[in-house]
Amino acid sequence: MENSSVRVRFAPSPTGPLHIGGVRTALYNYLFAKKNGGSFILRIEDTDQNRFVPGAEAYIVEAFNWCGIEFDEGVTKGGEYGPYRQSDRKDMYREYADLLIQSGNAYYAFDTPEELNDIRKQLEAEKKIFTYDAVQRTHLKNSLTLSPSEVKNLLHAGTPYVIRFKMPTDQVIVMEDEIRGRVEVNTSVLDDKIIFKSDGMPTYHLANVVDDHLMKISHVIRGEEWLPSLPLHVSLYDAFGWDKPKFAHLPLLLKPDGKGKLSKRDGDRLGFPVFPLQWTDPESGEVSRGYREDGYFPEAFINMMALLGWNPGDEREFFSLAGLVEAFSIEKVGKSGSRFDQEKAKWFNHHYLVEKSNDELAGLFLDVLKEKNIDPGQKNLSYIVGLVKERVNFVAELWEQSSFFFEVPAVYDPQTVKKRWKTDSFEHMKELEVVLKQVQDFSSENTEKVVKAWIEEKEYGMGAIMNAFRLLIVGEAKGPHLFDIIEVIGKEDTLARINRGVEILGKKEAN
RNA sequence: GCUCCGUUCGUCUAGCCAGGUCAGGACGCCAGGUUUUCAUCCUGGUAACACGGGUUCAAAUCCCGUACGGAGUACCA
Repeated sequence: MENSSVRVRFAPSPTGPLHIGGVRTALYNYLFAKKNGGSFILRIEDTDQNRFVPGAEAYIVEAFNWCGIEFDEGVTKGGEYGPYRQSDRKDMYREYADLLIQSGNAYYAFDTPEELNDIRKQLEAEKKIFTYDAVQRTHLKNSLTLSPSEVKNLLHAGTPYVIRFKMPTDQVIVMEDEIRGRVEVNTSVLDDKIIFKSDGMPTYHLANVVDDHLMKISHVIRGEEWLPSLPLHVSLYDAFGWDKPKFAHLPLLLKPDGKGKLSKRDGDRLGFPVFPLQWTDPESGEVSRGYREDGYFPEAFINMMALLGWNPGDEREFFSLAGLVEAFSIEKVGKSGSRFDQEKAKWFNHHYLVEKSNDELAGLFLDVLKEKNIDPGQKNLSYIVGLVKERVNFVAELWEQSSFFFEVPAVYDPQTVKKRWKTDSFEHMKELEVVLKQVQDFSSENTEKVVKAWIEEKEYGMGAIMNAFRLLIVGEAKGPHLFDIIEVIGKEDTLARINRGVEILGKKEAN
C-alpha cells in the first residue's frame, strides 16, 4: 500500500512444465506485490545446464498468460535489473564468489565428486552421514588445508575445483519468517555448501542471493522446501554485508490421499491435472494433462489455487484476480500443507461456468459441436446452453446434457423404460401425437397449455404422461423443461420421435 | 540418522498471537422440500481441536514432552 519499494520475484527453473505448487507460489508473490503496489519479477534460474528442457521457459510464460498473472519485469518484459535469465548473468557471479574468498568466507575445494563419494560410502558403512562441514574440511583437499603455493599451483594447472562457503562455527543464526515466525539454527549442524560449481556456474544458493540483492528484491516468498537452506542464505547476506530481504516460506501442496507432496504421478493415478497447461515431454513424447485442456476456466483455477493455503479471514469464497489482490495478506497464509481437492475444483468451475453469459458459452459449445460434426442448423445455441448450463461443470459436458436437442435418441435407457413405459403409455403417446399434430403454434407456452388441457380433460396422470413423453423425446429421464425442448426441435421432429418411440417400445402387456 | 517445519470435521479452513461462544463456514456425503424427469436451488443433518502432562477459576488457544506427518540433508533447483 504505502510501501512502493516492494519487489518480489518468481524464479522457476526451466526443467519441465510448471507444477501447480509453483503456480500458487507465483500467484501469492503476484498478489503480495500488487496488494502493496510493488513489482513482480520473473527470473529464470537455469544455472544447471544439464537439466535444461527445451520449451519449458515458453511453457511457464504461457501458463501465466493463461492465468492472467502479469509480470512487471522479467525474461519477456525486460526491465532495468536485467538480464533476467541466470545463464545470461553467468559472468557476474564469479566476482561475488571471489569476494567471499577474499573476505575469508569461502574457499577453493579440489576434492573430486568421486573422492567425496568414496568417503560418503565409507561413512555410510559405519552408519554415519558425511557432510562437508567445519570438522571434515580440516582434512579434505581445499585451500584451508593446502598451502597457498599448493593452491596456486593447482589453480594454474587447471585442476577442477568448486568454491565452498565457509560456514561459521558454533553460531546461532536467528531468522525471521513472515509465516512461521522466529527460526533458530546452530551453524554447527550446517555444512559448507558449494556456491560455485566446477563448470563455472554458481549454484542456486549463490545465484539467488546475488540476484535478489542486485534486483533489490524486498521479499522472498518461496516454497517450504527452501526453509532448510535459509540459514545458508542468511549467512551469505551477512558475509557480503548486505541487507536481507524478508522471507516467507509457503507450505507445500500435498497429495489428495496418502502422504507427501503432490507429484505428477498423483495426477495420473487419481485422474486430475498437476499442471496448468498440457505438456508434451520433448524426449519421451509423454503427454501430461493440464487444467486448461481439461476444461477449467482460468478464473476458477486461480480462485481454487488461491484458497489452497490462504483465506480472506471471512467467509467469502469467490474471488476474481483483482478481488484476490484486494483481499490478500501474507499473514493469512497457513503454516501447514494443503491437500488438493478435485471435487471443490469442479465446484468452482461450475460456479464460473454458470456465471458466464449464454452467448459466450454458446461460442465455446459450438467448438465442441464442430468437433463432433454436429450441425446446429438454425437452432439457438445460446438458448439451449442457458437451459442446461446449471447441470454441468465443464463446457465439454454440455453435449451429454443437450445432445437430444440435435439428435434423435439412439437408444431408450432401459432403466427409464422399465420405470416410465407403462401399460397405457402406448395408447397415451399415440393420442398425444394426434393432439400435437393439430397444434399450429409450437411455442413452449402453447404446447404446454394444450397438452395439459388434454391431460386434464382425459383425467390422465400428469406424471404418467410427461414421463413417457420425455422418454420418447430425450431417451432417458433427464433434461430441462420438456416443452422447451420440443419447441427447439420443432413440431415435425417431435411428432417423428413420438411415432418412432411408440413403434420401437410397443405396447407393454400388463403384468 | 541429523536439522528444520507442521498437526481443528473425509477435504479446504475460521478461531490460536491479545485463554472464557453449544468449535463457525465451504466442498463432499445423507435426508427432506420444490419439479413432469434429472440437475440446479432451498432447508436440515453428518462429522474435527493427534496424544499425554503442566500453568490457570478456565486451554483448540500458553508451556513441556510424545506420536505421527512433511521437507531438507547433491558440483538440482
